Amino acid sequence: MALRDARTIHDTAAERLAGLDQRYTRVRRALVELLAGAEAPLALPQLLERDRSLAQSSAYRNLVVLERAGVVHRIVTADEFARYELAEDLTGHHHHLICTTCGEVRDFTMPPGVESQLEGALGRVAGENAFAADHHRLDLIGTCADCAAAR
Amino acid sequence: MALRDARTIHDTAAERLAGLDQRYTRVRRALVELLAGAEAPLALPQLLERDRSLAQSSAYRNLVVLERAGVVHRIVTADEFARYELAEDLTGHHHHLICTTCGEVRDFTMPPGVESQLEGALGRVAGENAFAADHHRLDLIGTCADCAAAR
DNA sequence: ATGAGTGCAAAGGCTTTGCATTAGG
DNA sequence: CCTAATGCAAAGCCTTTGCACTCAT
Repeated sequence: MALRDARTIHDTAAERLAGLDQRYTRVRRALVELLAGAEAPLALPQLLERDRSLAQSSAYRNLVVLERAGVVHRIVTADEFARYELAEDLTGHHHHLICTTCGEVRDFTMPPGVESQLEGALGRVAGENAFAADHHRLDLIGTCADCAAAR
Repeated sequence: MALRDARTIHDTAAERLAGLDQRYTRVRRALVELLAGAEAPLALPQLLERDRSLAQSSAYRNLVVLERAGVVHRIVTADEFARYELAEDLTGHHHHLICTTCGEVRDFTMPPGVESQLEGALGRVAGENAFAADHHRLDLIGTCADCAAAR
């Protein structure tokens, strides 16, 4: 997750929540803590498993709040569960390797040159289509090493 | 959807289904017909609306079959419904503009130079991670012109 | 005290499945 | 004929919501 200083992340989270008149509560802190410590985006069952004190509904509810505050980003794959990670401005821009067999998601980054050329091209595409782009999403879909070995 | 000759698409669909010992039935043909004629990936309600003779369960069931046969591709967005389009080898490689407000999906293509450089970089990333890449997915997430105008 | 936050349980909503009927080869 | 496919209705499953309780300000 390329985590930055933990204090900074919590401070930032608290600030952004405050901007929406939301508190930085125990559950919210726990979620941010888990996501900051994770090596990949986590699905809800994984979150509940890693912190047994979390209630399912509260986790979902607070992930929505954290997403609205721009602290957490929600990833939808073809997998059954949505996955959550810290927002890109907290972790750095990256992309995902998505395994269609086990559903796991892993981060990767592109060489800066390719990335910037990509951004340029996407900017042009957005302009041509009068599309107000918020961000782009680039994923590699396939089979991870573990799943390939397992069959 | 950059559709090719309609006859070719149906023939190809029939062939691929035959390879899995599946028939090319009325419902399956109707689904392929709709997707080939659509200007964008369609969600299930849109399919049912465009062909009132389709039963919901049969549509879902056959989309699964068509996807397994490599005729149809399923797209998952943050939107409530999954969307379906013809497989890329039938329509050509392309990407998606995804509107987070209305959920609509629109196709776009990248300049060949950028696309090929991208492929090269992704190939290298896959190699480094021992990841067997099946395909990549590049989407632009934001607000479409209609939704931007509407607010 | 008083409104936000929490957690349990129940409801929602997209998708899948059971089963009896129909049709294609 | 006989198996695959269809369609209705019901069930599944992830996620959201209702509501009473708790906690922080």
